[in-house]
Amino acid sequence: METKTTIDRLCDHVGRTVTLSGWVYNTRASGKIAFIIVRDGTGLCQCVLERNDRTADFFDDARKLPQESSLEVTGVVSADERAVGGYELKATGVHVVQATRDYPITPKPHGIEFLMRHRHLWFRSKRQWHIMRIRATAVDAIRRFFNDNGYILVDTPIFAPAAGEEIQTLFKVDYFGEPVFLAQTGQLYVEAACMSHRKVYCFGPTFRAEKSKTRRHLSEFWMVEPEIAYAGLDEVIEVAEDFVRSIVERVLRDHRDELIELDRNIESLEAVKKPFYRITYTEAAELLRGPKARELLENDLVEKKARVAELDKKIEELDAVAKGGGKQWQKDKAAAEVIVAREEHSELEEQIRNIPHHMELAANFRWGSDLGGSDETIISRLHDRPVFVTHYPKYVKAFYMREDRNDDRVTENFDLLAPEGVGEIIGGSAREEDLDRLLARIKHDGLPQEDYEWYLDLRRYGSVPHGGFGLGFERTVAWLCGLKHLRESIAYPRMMGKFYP
RNA sequence: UCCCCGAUAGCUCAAUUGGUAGAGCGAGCGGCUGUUAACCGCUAGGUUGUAGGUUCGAGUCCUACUCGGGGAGCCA
Repeated sequence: METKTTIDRLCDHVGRTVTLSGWVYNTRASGKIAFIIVRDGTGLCQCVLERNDRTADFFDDARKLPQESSLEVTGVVSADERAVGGYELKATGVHVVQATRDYPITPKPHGIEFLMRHRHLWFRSKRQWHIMRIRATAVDAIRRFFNDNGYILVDTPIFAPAAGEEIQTLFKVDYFGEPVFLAQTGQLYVEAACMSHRKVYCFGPTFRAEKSKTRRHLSEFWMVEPEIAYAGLDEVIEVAEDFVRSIVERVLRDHRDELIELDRNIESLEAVKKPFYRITYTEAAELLRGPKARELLENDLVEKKARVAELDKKIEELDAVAKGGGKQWQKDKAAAEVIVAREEHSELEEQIRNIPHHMELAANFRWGSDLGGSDETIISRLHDRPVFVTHYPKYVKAFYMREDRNDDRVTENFDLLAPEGVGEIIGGSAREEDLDRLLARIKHDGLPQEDYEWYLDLRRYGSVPHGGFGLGFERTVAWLCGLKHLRESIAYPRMMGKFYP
């Protein structure tokens, strides 16, 4: 009696006959034996076909099945160390659902433009499959953290009448003839909701029309934003700390194998323990101007130049192999390695060009300006755990942040910088609860007060201290997975000028 | 908005620096009973991003444009 099952459950069926349904991931055929690696959404399994009387009716067709053909395979499960995943299926029957032709993504290297154009197929590949699973777990960890700690989910609107952050980066949409904007944040709306439920959060997509074409930017990204009534800055920071730690712990617990497959350095994730570092903006400014930052960048320059020299040599050697008289597969492999080495090479050269500029920016950092991307990278790299940077100058931050009552030049806010140079993943603050101060700030920033009347009502009717933060979800996934680029952290990335597929 | 790099077969890349456009993968056919990006042989596959220019001759040099990649600024 055959049983339908999935690859992740094969361990329960050793010695029995089962049927798997999936897609051809790769094949290797010999004259009388064929190996079909089947992918079924839960894992990979090697199916072994031997040519004999009982397999004669499907063997010839099955052994030639192209990549990504869909099929059902029936066979006997056995444990085998040689097979991917540790189990294999000795096939006794193959039913082809669809024989595919010309699947574009091959097991060989592809360029990023091509892969992005085939994103709908690309995420069938192993690496993308691992990332998406980690992302799904991170979503669950986020919801669980808040749901288990007394927070109420409040979904905030995507059509928003006014700016939450920067007016220049809003997507404008025609809403029955009226201009509205796609939400950049749910923050103002969760502030209102926390006065009803005390502890709330929202988690959904946000939109920013930033003209940025870098690895750290998406024009559509997900953000999770908790908001807590009667909470001060320290309390909010502690929530952020527990929250981030809970996500990291969960991913480490459930996805150690995937992280290893992704070449993620596990130790640096394991080091994400309480307490995270806390420094003020003013201390950060001193750090940037100080000898440690300078030393870090100078060492960087030396190390990167040394690495470039190393790569020059390596490329030359590999090139000689690739063009030499060796075996074809050796030449192939060398040629592929040359491509990788050249990519690293040109990336390093760009970085080397930028280092002097970054040094200058850091050394000449003036109190009162916002931390730039390179500044954040320096600060995060000078620490081995995430760093909270608090108390920024108030006029570089949003109007709703609470003025520090002990120092009116700064706000009670914080950014969380993830380690390993990833940079900012959280921005948060205590919110200004005083109506007059908030009005003064809206006026100072030249914002249209009439758009914010509903928000000002929160300061008119039972205003209390409160605060919260927003975590950029894709940046967090990229950090967890060790991705260089945000585009791999979301199924269908939306970037400046790019919205296909 | 600015700076750097790139565009050659379906894909990833070569082309001795201005002299007959090649290889691997993928596809098709054949061979091989334990393969791990399998391997071996054969076949098909090209208006070298677009438009001009220089030249006896341009994939290669020049100009403009288009598209892509990376970065700066700005940001989560």
